[in-house]
Amino acid sequence: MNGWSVNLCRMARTQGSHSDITGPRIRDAALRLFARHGYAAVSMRQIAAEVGVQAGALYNYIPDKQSLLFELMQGHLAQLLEAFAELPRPEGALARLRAFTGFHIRFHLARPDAVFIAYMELRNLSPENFAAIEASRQRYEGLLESILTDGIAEGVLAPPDPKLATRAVIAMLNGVNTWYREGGRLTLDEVEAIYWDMVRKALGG
Amino acid sequence: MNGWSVNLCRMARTQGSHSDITGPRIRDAALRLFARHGYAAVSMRQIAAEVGVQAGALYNYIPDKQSLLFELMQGHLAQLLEAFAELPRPEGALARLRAFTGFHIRFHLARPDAVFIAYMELRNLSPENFAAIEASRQRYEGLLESILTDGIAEGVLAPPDPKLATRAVIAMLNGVNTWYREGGRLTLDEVEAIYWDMVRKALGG
DNA sequence: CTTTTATATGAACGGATGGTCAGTTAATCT
DNA sequence: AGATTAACTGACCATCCGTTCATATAAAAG
Repeated sequence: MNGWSVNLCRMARTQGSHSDITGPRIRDAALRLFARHGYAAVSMRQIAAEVGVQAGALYNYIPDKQSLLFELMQGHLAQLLEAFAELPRPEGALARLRAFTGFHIRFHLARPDAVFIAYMELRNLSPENFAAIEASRQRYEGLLESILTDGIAEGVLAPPDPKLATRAVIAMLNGVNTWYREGGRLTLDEVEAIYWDMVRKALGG
Repeated sequence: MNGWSVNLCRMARTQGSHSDITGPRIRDAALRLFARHGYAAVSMRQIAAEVGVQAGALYNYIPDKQSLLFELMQGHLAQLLEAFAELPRPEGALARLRAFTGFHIRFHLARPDAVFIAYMELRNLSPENFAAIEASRQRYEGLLESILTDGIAEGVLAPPDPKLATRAVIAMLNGVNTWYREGGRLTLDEVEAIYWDMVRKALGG
């Protein structure tokens, strides 16, 4: 039940409802519900109810459930790549690695639902959709890997294996999302510093 | 369709089928299907078909779908803790950390489906079941944490924060499961050596 | 051979599913 | 004011869901 529509009587177009509002609200609701219960476990009717609308109305905004999932994941990865691209690029691989570490932690912590979905619902994507998502993921991984190879060339990093180190760092940083809660033992700055310390040491900086 | 039952005519008890055989086969099929498609997306009829039996027959072996999931996760974690307990306990925290690293990688790589389920289907557990699983997971985490605190006491390890280091190491090692394939670029021994190198350096050993 | 028991079938239960669509209304345009 | 369009409803479709149960049969026990 949203603040605009107080439909006590039957009506088709609810007062003040617009495409610009309902569309994003559908994505928001789906994101939250998919993250909480899983794509397969969430029905279109649940999403519709969250938005305050009947199930049929969803299909004015999305072709089907699968596309909804894909767009959420695609949008998340696009934001991730864009946000990183807009980051200032420090001089020196070590500084860039530090920037990557901090960026990754903060960006992902700010979007726990999207991150969760992007990692857990890969198997619910159609093959073509999966390929598109996987390509974005690998592009992001490539960004870190080239920082590491730069660092090797500069002589400031000496990871045992750049490809594995890339995956290891990303897995390690992703882990933060599973336990960090605001107001916990450590501030975000402290967490960032601790992980940067471990990353730097692990890669022999 | 299994090798024992070639039911061309209607029959109730299929030739040679026994509780000892069907029970584990149900768990095997459920494990594989849950890992591949997700708990919510797999129907009891799909599991039954995989076993070569009708859906109703499953309920001779499990009370319901939820219990099936719980037993799979519970069994996996019990095996994990038991296997680690049976491991020889080397002298010195550094040696124990190395043993833990190798054990974790190998144990998890040998059971990708169970690992996947144990991490991805937590949200499909009832609250009581979730609490039980979470307790086991934390017990395992505690094993690594005490290795780290031992290492600090011995002066051979200096992680920036033992609790975070514990989580970071486990997340990092878990990552191996997402990409390692037998016959790939690296042997298991090489992977183990590379990760051990990164873990040791990250924790300041 | 007869009885018992374990194991399976297959139909049925109420309800939920993703998706479609004709009809209805509110806002907008002319 | 009248026509058009965007937004939504509510009924509906075929299908699937987890689970139950009366029934049937094969194996084991006596």
